[in-house]
Amino acid sequence: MENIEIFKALSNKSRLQMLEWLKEPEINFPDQLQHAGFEHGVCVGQIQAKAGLTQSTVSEYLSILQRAGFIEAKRVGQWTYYKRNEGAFEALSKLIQSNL
Amino acid sequence: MENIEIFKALSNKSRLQMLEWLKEPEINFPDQLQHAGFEHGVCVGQIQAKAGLTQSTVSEYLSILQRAGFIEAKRVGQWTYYKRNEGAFEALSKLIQSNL
DNA sequence: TTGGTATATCGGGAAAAGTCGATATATTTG
DNA sequence: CAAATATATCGACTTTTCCCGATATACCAA
Repeated sequence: MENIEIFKALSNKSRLQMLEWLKEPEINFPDQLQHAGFEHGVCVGQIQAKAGLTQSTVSEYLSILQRAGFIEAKRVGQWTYYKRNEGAFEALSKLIQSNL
Repeated sequence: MENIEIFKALSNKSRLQMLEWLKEPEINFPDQLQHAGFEHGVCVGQIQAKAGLTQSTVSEYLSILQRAGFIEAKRVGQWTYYKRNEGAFEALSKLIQSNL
């Protein structure tokens, strides 16, 4: 089982918070609207500002969440936009019911 | 959110394996039958033998799983029997659907 | 009570994760 | 091309986790 990376990704308060924020981007990242809208997600800088962590830490955390499948990245120009992949949450919920 | 302890508990291969083993005690711990049956669960020694870890490590891991709610302990004489608490898995599955 | 068995707890060394600042890379703009 | 901006990666340090051996505790049996 390599689900371990999934659970590790969820074993951190800041990362859990980012996932929660990304459920409602319009509410949690209002500045993103001026920026580029929400079609592709929210860019790293917005998340960093809200998380109160350094840029490098936020970048790495987003990458951990992405590798675990919870978010998707889309590069547009100099920005990387992240948004939730709801399917991953569904899949995890089912996996816990049937495989754990 | 103090769900973090839950996810940390699941972030270890040996602990995940123990949970899996305890889904089918009769199959995974056949010696337990000679011992005391399966009503109360499986005792630490059986799990240790199968896990290939030291007694202290197994004892601690079981305690971590218990604190996270995934298993229950019952002391009978000099043995402690552990068994799954299926409700915790159900609850986690639902939590992921609605709160994550 | 003495010894034997099962489990829990304690202390520690090694590995992994958390987090930072500095630097590298990519992209846009002048 | 050079400068500016956004993000990613690197190196280091601290904290946490992993896992062990040794010791303590609980219970049982003679």
